[in-house]
Amino acid sequence: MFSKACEYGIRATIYIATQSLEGRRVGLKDIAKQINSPEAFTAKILQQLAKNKIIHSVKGPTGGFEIEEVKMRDIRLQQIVSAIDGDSIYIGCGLGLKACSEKRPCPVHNKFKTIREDLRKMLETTNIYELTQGLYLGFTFLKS
Amino acid sequence: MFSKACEYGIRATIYIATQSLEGRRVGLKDIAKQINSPEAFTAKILQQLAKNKIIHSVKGPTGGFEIEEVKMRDIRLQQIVSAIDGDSIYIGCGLGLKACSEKRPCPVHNKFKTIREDLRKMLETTNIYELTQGLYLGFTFLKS
DNA sequence: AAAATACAGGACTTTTTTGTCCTTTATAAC
DNA sequence: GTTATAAAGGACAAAAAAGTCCTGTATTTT
Repeated sequence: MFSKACEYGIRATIYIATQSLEGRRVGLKDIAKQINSPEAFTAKILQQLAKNKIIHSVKGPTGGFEIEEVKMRDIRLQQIVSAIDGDSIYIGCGLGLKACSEKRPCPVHNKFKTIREDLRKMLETTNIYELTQGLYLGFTFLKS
Repeated sequence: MFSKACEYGIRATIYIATQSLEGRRVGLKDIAKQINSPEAFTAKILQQLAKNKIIHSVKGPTGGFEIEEVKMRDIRLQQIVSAIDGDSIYIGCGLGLKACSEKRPCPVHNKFKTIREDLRKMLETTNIYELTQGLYLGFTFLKS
C-alpha cells in the first residue's frame, strides 16, 4: 500500500509526537530503535518530513526532533503520505491508466471508487494526536 | 496500490476475456497493443497467469491466449492480484508491522481495518466476466 | 573559542522492480 | 516431414526503491 519510506515516516512521526507530549525531544538513534527502522534511511525520511514542516528538527547537543502539541492536531496522515509517496494511492487509477476518469473510466473504476474515497477521507481526517493516544495508553504498538 | 506487473495482468486478463467472448483467441502482440503495455514484459506476466490457471495459453500458429466463458465468472480479481503481488495489500499491516494484529494493533490498525476489508471483499467478489461488460458496451476503457 | 553533539546533505551501494532479448519448445498448416 | 508461428523460459539490462557512509553545518556546553 505505502512505500517502506512512508511506513517509517508515519511510524516516526507518531513516535516523535508521543515523546513531544511528554516534553521530550528525541534523536535519530532513539527513533530508529523505537520504530525498528534502519537508522541512516530513517534520517533521510526525517529530513523530508522536516522540510515539509511536518516535524521540527533542532541541531546540536540536546537537539533532535519534536512536534508542537498544537500542530499535532492539525497534521493529518495525508500530509505525511503526500510528502513521501505523493497522492497517487488515493487519487490515481487502480489499473494505472492516466486517462482514467469519471467520464472515461477503466473497468474497475467504479469498483475502486468508494474504497479510494474512503481511504482519502480517512487519511485527510486522521490527525497525529489521536494516533498517539493508543500508544500512550499501551493499546497500540509501533515495533516489530 | 498494485505493482505495474499486476496492473498489466488485470488489464490483459480483462482484454483476453472480452475477445474470448467474441470467440477470438488473442496473441501477445495484440494484447500489448490493446492495453498499452511493454510486449516482452507482458509476456512474462501472461506466463505467470497461465501457470496460475487464470488464462489458458496455446502454442503454435493460431495459438494465443484465451479464457473459457464459464471460468470467467469464477475468476476473481483477487486471484490475479494474489498470483502477481501476493496478498499483503489486503491482508498486511498498513505500517508494515509483521506483529500487527487484532490483539496487538498498530496505531492505524483500526483506521485501516474497514478499508482493507472492503478492498478484500471487492477483490474476492469481482469476477472477470462482469468487468468485460462495460468494455464490450463501450462504457469503460483499457488504454492510455 | 574549542570541543562535542546531532541534524543536513551529497555520493554511493544494494536490492527489487521493470523491462528486453534471444533460444527453445509446441503445434498447426502445407 | 518441413516450415512457419507463437508461447515458454533463461539470461541480461535499466530504472527505481531501499539503504549506507561520510563530510558539512548549526548549536550547546565548557
